[in-house]
Amino acid sequence: MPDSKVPNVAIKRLPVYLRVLEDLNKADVSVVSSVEMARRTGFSSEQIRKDLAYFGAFGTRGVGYSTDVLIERLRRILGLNRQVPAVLVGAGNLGRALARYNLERHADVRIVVIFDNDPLKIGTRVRDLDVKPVSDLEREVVRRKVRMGIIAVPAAAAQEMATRLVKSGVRALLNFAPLNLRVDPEIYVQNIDLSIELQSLAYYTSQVPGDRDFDDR
Amino acid sequence: MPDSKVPNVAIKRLPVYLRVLEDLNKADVSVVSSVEMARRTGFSSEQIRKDLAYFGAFGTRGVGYSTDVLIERLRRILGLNRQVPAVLVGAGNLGRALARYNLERHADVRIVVIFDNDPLKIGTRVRDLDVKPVSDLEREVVRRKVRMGIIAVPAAAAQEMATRLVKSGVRALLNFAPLNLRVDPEIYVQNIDLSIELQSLAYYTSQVPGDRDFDDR
DNA sequence: AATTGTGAAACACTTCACAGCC
DNA sequence: GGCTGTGAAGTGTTTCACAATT
Repeated sequence: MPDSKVPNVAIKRLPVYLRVLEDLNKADVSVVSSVEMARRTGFSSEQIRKDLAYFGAFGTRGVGYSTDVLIERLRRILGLNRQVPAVLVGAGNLGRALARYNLERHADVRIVVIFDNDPLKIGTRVRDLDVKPVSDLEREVVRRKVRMGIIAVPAAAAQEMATRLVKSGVRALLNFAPLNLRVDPEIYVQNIDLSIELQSLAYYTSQVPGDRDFDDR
Repeated sequence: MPDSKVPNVAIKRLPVYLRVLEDLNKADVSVVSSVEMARRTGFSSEQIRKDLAYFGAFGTRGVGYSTDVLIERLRRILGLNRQVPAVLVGAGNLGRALARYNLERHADVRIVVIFDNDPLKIGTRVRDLDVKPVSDLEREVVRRKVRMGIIAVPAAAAQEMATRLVKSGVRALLNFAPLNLRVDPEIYVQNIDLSIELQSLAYYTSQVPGDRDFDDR
């Protein structure tokens, strides 16, 4: 279960701010206003100011925010000031794509081991990462002090993997399997379910410009 | 831009209900209560009843919901009563994984063409789908009356692809590229940004059980 | 003059609680 | 007696509007 008074949705916006700030920084922009950040992120400037203000007063009135300072603060708030290790369970199509994607960017959150239970996959590599047997899960998670797990296994195996990850010390899960994981409420679970995304998108494609309501027909 | 008075978040829950109902139906359960659906989805029973009630009175007081009836209704509400075609732009690691995943399940939303601009990828196949050149995008989208697009190209190419999809008649986008797409506000855009998910997850792994607040230190 | 930081107001969404119906 | 459907209350989140600051 998350935190005190910072809206959960605000936390999800912080990495967006961080990305924009890093782009600005690369372009040698050293100060930015909330209005300019709003233009680049699509969020309102008030929302951006409020989100940042939950954590302190990082800006200068009449001036704006120092990109350097704000990057530093956001990194610290998100826990990205040190590199964050994560484990990936599942080396199928999706798992391998996720691993490659993550390793391509010199990411602050980094997958450090991949597990699978398919003997054909164990011992293979994705980029320079070994695919290890699931039986090594507990040992590796504990040894590497991993607190983040990514689940990309079929639904039938996902609950067991979640339980084992949590038992080994993982505190946050990114779950791609299409089911409702049951874990201690203190554990943060973010689900990404591609079928659900596509199916809910279908609703919006069927809504015609001149909106007719759905009641019971 | 979505609809009138149905909360946007409610639409995202409908496919979850649909999945649970289909599981029940396969197990020959013909009637289900909102409490049982709550148990299986993790949403509250009141929320489920309210979500369904936005669209009509589908249940029977004292009894529950007929799984058959509710499946039929949800399919119709979501626009899944006919098969929904989608196009995928980007045949990289992620794009191919998405396509395979989608094609594996006999999905109601189905990717019907893949586009890429890499000559090495054009002409290859993912399962039984051709990868076509992006220059064919407009023609194919119009010809097949596609209203849903999935963007899995690098950020630098994503805006152009979005603009071209929308110009060709696409009304909803699932965007995996890490940027804020600018499209007509009538178009529904769902972003899935893996880096952002991982970075916001990091926040929760750094929150220790005995919660200390972040203020300005 | 410009821009932040923030209470107050508005809006959105969820939960409560119970009447209505089977 | 059990379960839906729904106004009303409660909670969460966003927007407004402006004082404070440079």
